[in-house]
Amino acid sequence: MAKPSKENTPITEHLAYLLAQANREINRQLELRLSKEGVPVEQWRILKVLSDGNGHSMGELADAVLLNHPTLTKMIDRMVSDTLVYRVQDPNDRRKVLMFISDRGKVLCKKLNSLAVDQEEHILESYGDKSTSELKRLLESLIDSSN
Amino acid sequence: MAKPSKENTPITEHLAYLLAQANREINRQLELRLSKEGVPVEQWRILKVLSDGNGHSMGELADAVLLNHPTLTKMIDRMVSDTLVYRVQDPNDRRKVLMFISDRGKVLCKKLNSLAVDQEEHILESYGDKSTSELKRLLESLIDSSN
DNA sequence: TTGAAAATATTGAATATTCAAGAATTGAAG
DNA sequence: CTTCAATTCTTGAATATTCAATATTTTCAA
Repeated sequence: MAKPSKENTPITEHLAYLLAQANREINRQLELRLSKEGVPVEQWRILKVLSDGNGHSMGELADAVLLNHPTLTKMIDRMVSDTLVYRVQDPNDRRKVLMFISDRGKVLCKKLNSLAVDQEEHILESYGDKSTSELKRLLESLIDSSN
Repeated sequence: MAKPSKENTPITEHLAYLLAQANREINRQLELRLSKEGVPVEQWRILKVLSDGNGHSMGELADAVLLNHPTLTKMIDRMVSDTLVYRVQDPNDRRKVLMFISDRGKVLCKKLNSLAVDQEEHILESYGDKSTSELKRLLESLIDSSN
């Protein structure tokens, strides 16, 4: 009798794969909506984090928007060119740069938020209220347990 | 009284964000393990899919391993150089290329599988058996409902 | 049968990301 | 104080990904 080994389980049953697949699909849908405003998902995240009006350092921001440090720097360069955000050197620690959202950024962020909400509603409809909140809960707890 | 609008919900409560965050974290952990063999996660996926011994067309494979078509082509080029896989033209439809895993690929795949299983066990320990299977179930159903 | 449209895979140029190194500032130990 | 390590951000080169175009083969309608 063969040892019942986990090594042969199909890839579609691995948690890492299911997460990647679900993320890819949901992200693709969101991307599609946001493309109406010509903005990549990551820029929406940045605007949303900055829309509390406070200054956020690059390091803080990189964590929050799930981007590597150098990637964020270059994306921020573009957003500064588009006058969506601006840099201010942190007076308390001059190694740091504080990012702020501009008025133009705020206007854009509002539009993007409503596109993103559209998507969430669409998911709620096809996937169900209960499943959605349960899934969110489980994801949060997975993230917590991974730190 | 202000309209209770969803537009202001913090990004950390969006399903798309939670999925991205969880995926990033779990993927990072898996990447770390697989790096012991110097293999990116996508190559493990490819080997795993091919390890049924059957030929898989590039299109089929691209879907299965969550890669765009041109990206897959170039990754397969590398894996062919490393003699992990090989191409055969499909005799029944000469537009297609069938991919097969080599013996060397099989040996590597076994090692990678065990590294991946390590990770799943580690998740099971810290996150719990019940949560894990419930999360998998919900992810599968989300993916289903998105098609 | 022929010719146009669809399907499949690859290529090359443009773009984006990453890795490793660098510059500037702060912290802290001696 | 001064110097050396740590922190923060950016840069440049190397690498990887993507988009649009191409080549090949098949399908199917006329």
